[in-house]
Amino acid sequence: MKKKISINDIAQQLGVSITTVSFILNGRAQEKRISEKLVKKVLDFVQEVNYKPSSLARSLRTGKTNIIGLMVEDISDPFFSAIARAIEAIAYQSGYKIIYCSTENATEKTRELIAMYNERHVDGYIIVPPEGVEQDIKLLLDTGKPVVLIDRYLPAIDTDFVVVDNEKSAYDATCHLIANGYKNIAFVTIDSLQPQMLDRLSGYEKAMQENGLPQLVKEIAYKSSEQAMQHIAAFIDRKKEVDAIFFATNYLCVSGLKATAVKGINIPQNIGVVSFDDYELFELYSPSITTVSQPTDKIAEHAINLLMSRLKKAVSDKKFQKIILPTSLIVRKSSVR
Amino acid sequence: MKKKISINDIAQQLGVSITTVSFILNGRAQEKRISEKLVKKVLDFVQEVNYKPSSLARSLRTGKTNIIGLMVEDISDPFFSAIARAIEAIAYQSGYKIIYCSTENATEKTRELIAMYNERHVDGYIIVPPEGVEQDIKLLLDTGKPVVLIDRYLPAIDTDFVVVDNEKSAYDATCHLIANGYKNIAFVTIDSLQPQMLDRLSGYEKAMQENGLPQLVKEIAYKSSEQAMQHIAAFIDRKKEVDAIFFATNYLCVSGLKATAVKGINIPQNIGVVSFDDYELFELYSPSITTVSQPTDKIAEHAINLLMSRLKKAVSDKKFQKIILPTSLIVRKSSVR
DNA sequence: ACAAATATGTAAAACGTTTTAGCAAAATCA
DNA sequence: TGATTTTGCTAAAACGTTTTACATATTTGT
Repeated sequence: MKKKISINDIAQQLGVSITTVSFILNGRAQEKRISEKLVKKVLDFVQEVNYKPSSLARSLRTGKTNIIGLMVEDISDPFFSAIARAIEAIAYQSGYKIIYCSTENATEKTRELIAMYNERHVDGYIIVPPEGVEQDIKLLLDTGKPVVLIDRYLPAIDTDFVVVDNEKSAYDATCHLIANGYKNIAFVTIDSLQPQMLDRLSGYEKAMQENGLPQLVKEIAYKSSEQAMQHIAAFIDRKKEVDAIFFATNYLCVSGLKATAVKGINIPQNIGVVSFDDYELFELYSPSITTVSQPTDKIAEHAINLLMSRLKKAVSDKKFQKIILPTSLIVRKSSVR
Repeated sequence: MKKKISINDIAQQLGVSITTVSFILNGRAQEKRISEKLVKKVLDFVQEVNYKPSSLARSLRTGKTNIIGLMVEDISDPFFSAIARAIEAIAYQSGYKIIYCSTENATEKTRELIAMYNERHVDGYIIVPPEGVEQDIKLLLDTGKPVVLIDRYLPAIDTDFVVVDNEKSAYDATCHLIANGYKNIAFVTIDSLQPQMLDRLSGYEKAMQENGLPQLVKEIAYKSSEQAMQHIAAFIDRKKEVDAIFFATNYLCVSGLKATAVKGINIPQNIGVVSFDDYELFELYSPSITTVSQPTDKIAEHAINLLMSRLKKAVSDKKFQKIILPTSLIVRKSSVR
């Protein structure tokens, strides 16, 4: 078991000072007027013994860890894992590492995780915030840690965020159903007060209202995929008049598809279907499912670039960016008749 | 912007020594015979000012970071993200954090990532290894860092790993197709020499051989989902005699399903289908797809527990564990006629 | 009453960097 | 030639912990 080599060892073996080695390694040799001969000598030696500075010691001294904390609802959800993947790719190119975790959208768990990350001295955060973490995030911002929110924002918190235009997206999707002759369109969502969910709801409401159609909203207390399926099945049974369903999230739609499959309901003849969040399954399902597709790559790109630009400049210009991206409605067979 | 409080501040404000505070905070008060009165005083104060020790400084001193590096092929693949999720859950309970990355199964990228993680002083590694990283992993082991391999192992490396019984799984799946009357069964795999792929291949070969059936193996150089789809479609065109396909991975199967959908091929009448790796899509696809389901939770559980037990005991008993888990064949409609 | 034992605590080194402030020798200038 | 500037380098503090090795006061035993 080899011992790790330190800058001290380098300095000793070369008969120079630690300072000199440090300057050379940090590319400040010219600025510090260190002779080229010595620079080469040190660099060669460092190469030879394959010395790598301890990021721990460096971080302790500089206060920067080059680590970014990523907190999503569930890393195994395709929407979030796609975002995670894209964020990771960009971050690594700039020398940043990612620590991730799944919040399960649980307030307490998230608060603990934020505290943990804070102890770890992550440089910045990208968070999909559940409700009730306002104080914790405010604390981060107060201590100078940049925070970028994604997928949703917290009205009470003034910071950067990148979301999609949920209201317009839902409005457009609902109009699409209406244009295809559906009249009794139900909106199936989760029982959440989060802004992105409320926005989707109002998009639906607005479209229905403008067209003089009756609104029918079903809130599911999402516990498990199985339970959701049963609740949706029961809902379909009770509301015979429903001729289309707009699911507010991809996992609700998956549960919904299971329900319709069990009951032998014909899509799109009996019931038209549209879902929020695209998913490979929706493309291959038979019939293929019309969805509101979110630009995961763009979301990731904006979020990480926003965060990194904050990290570069110590001075925080107070102008926070509120980025609202458009979605695209991918029309497939499930909503066309 | 508040300044972070340090153990020094605590000691000063309370008029005690740093040492004392440290002992109390680390639960060594009794052992170090520090009076209960003082313990309470310190603990209360720490609570009051919400002091959290700097993990950086601690790590620098102790050499432990409580961070585990997780390297998978692609974090957005459902198989790997499921494992990541489970690992994360267990690790967090024991105070370990996860840093993850996607290797894309690329040797060079992986080697760089290992170097990066090493600089970060992660305590241990869970790796899905691509080919050609033997030396790098050996180096880790030599410096006393435990490494657990998952999904596949490296024959040249002696360390813990947890994989599934690929050969038997493939054998059973092939036999299942044979039992359902399929005779010209193709094996569609990627052009890789990794042991898990070779094992799946030999499981297929063994089953075909035992039953006196002709073997037909198609290797796809997987670049993109789109390309794979075209190659599979062309393969189906050329080999009219094929009446069943066994896909060696879930993403190959997805590409395959797209191909059959395009060509209007009837599953399971025209062609029977079985895939390795279960996937939500396979359950909901019509017809539902028979798969070899890997126990992702078990894999994750074994891997992280193995790693953590190595981390506990400084002494490394040289007996590495080679864990081989069984899979379960989930029979659905795509392979039954 | 005095030594020994026990109780309660502390000083200082160490982990491996970065960075400020400055020193000695050589070169330049007047 | 003596003062000044430039060149080339370094000592030491600081980041915030943990831990080893002691120190002092109090209690106990005889």
